[in-house]
Amino acid sequence: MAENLNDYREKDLKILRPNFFEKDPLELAPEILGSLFIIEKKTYKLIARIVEVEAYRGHLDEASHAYSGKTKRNEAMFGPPGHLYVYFTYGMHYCANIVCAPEGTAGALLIRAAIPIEGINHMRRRRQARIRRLDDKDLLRGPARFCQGLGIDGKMNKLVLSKDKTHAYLAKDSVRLDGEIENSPRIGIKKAIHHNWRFFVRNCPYVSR
DNA sequence: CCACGGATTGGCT
DNA sequence: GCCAATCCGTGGA
Repeated sequence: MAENLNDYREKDLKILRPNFFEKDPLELAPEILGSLFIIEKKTYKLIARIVEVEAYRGHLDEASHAYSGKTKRNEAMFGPPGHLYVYFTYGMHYCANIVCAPEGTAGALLIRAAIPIEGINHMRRRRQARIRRLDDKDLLRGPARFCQGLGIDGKMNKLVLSKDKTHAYLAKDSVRLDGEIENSPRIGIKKAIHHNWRFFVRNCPYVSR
């Protein structure tokens, strides 16, 4: 695993603008790994380094929510790139996707795990309200845990990722993961399990299992 | 209208 | 390893 994944240097930050996400999720996935998900609250900042994502596509992907076409629930996936698609599942959990591919084409990356970087105590408070013991490595390990730790819920569906407009955005620092990215089948699905569309940082203990 | 099960998680055996 | 929790979108009658 690359060094320095648990830290970042603010002066190296390069903000990702919405048009950066206008590409196929399979192409975007390895580029997003290692980048920082940042939410600026009024009095503090939450930063998490993404280490695991899954690509979901449109009508060619049986496991995608968009497989059968646009519905009220999944329409964010068909919207402009650089927005969030947040959905509610199992009666209690939210999961967050980064919408990609050109507008009108369904494509998204499910964020499955991240390393807490800044605002860890705020993340811990949100998560620990429900769980007894909690290791740092479990704070954001899993798609619903990621949302819980960062306070992402259905109100953030279709939110545009923009430092100026919404204070929620992605950024890259100097971390590079060349040669440290693996892929595998996606987790928790029953269809299209032959695609290796889960991407994660090799040997990273913050990745889900 | 109703039944089914889900891109999950945490606790218990 | 197993299963309950707990809504709601989706699909079939």
